[in-house]
Formats: sequence, structure tokens, C-alpha cells
Amino acid sequence: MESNTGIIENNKTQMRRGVLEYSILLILAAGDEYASSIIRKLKEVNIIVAEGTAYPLLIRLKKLGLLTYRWEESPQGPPRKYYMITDLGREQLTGLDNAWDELAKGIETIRKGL
Amino acid sequence: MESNTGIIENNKTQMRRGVLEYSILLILAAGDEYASSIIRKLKEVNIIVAEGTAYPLLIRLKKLGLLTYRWEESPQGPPRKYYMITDLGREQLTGLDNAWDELAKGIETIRKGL
DNA sequence: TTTAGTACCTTGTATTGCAAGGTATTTGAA
DNA sequence: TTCAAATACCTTGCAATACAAGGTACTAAA
Repeated sequence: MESNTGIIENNKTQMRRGVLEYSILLILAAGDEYASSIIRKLKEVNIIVAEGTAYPLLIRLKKLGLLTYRWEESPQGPPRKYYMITDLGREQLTGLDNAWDELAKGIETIRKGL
Repeated sequence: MESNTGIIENNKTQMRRGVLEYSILLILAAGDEYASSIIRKLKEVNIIVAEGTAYPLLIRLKKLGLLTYRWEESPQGPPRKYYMITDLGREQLTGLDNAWDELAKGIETIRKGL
């Protein structure tokens, strides 16, 4: 049945979108991680990302100079590409922290009736 | 100059994106408004929307049955199209409230180090 | 009658999230 | 040895959509 769940589901996806780069930078600011691990961590907090979203995004952030990576052997399975945040990345992250706070404040204001 | 402001600006835009439908529904839940007025109200809380974004979005929400509208004379200038939220719209808005809370909670969790 | 202010809307471009599909490595069971 | 399962990486093509730019139309005042 699920009548109109689609509208909501679609919107949840929309909301996640804007926050993806931010949340990935947040995770990497706390420590180096490889792509699959980042995806799992995001899933833990209900920010669901498809592989086809995450990999191109990491590559994009790397091209922008916000991230770098190193290869590392895995105890099981193929080697892992560990991403690390750069100084520029940390700098940008500060700006994103502010952007998030501002957005959250804006929504709160509207919620309370402007 | 503006070295790398672009990265941040782009990301702020990204963040706003996901929240647009939600914030428009929030505004209309508090009272009927016409498009230009909605855009101004959003700008007041630093959620900046272009006309080329807002108009198609309102049309989309109307097609989905979340909004309807009525025409009304303006004291000055051309007539205004006042949008009103429907019962279905209010229903969906509840879901979006939850989606927003969940997202905000997720970001908080990551910020605190997961 | 022309300008300024307000309000509506559309078109074309660029971005980007995702489903689907693909490759490669390791381990363990058959 | 060979096959399946688990893990990890990545790409392609489609669809959605935000926005810049451009356009129409109404009212009032100069």
C-alpha cells in the first residue's frame, strides 16, 4: 500500500543530499577512514548513501584538495583507500559548521512562526 | 580574489536545497502566502531561493496535492496567487518534521565524534 | 507615455544522487 | 583445485532539480 510514502522518502533523500559533503568531512576530521567504512558510519546515523554517490563524491573532494588518501592493506579482502582530511579541508569544514548552524537556526525560526 | 569561498558557497546552496520543500510547507502551514512573499520570508532567515527555483517548486507541490491556490487582487500591481496548504500537505509536513529532526540528530552525533 | 515597482512564469544548462553493472582480492568450504 | 561469499574499489547512464537569464503583464506615478 504505502500510499504517499514516496513524497516523504523523496524529501528525506533531498535533505540528506545537502549534508553529504559536510558529514563526510566531519567523519574524516575525527580520523582517517576508507569509503566503505564511511558509508557504514553514515548509515548508523540514518544518513544513507549509495556507493554510486559516495565514491564520486570522495573523488571530487580529493580533486578540490580537501582530502588526500593512502593505500593500506586489509586484514581481510582487497586493500583499502584511506582518506585523510587536508588543512584546506579543515578550513572549509569550519565554514560548513557555520553554514549548518545558520540553516538549523533558520528552520527553527520558521518552525516557531517566523 | 575570493580564493576558495566558492566551495563553501556551493555547499551552503547544497544544504539549502534539501530543505526547500520543507521550509515552504512550514511557512504555508502558518498562513497563506503568495510566491514573492514566500521568497522574501525565506531570505529573511538566510534561506535564499531564486525565482526560477521557487515557481517550479510550488507548481510541483500543487501537482502532488500538497498545496492549492486562489487568486487575489493586490493593493498595488498585478494579482497575487495565494498558496494554501492542503490536508495532505499537513500530513506530509509531519513526516518532514520527523525527517528534519532525524537529520539534525544524525549531524549532532557525527559532530560529537560518532 | 514612459518608468519603476511588483508579480507571474519558462527555457536551457549544469550538477549530482543513485541504480545497476563491473573488476579485483581474500578466505574458506567442497 | 575450484567455487562461493565477503569485501572493496569504481563507472555509466538516467533522472531530478536549482538557477541564471529572459520574458510577459498589471498598476501607479512622474
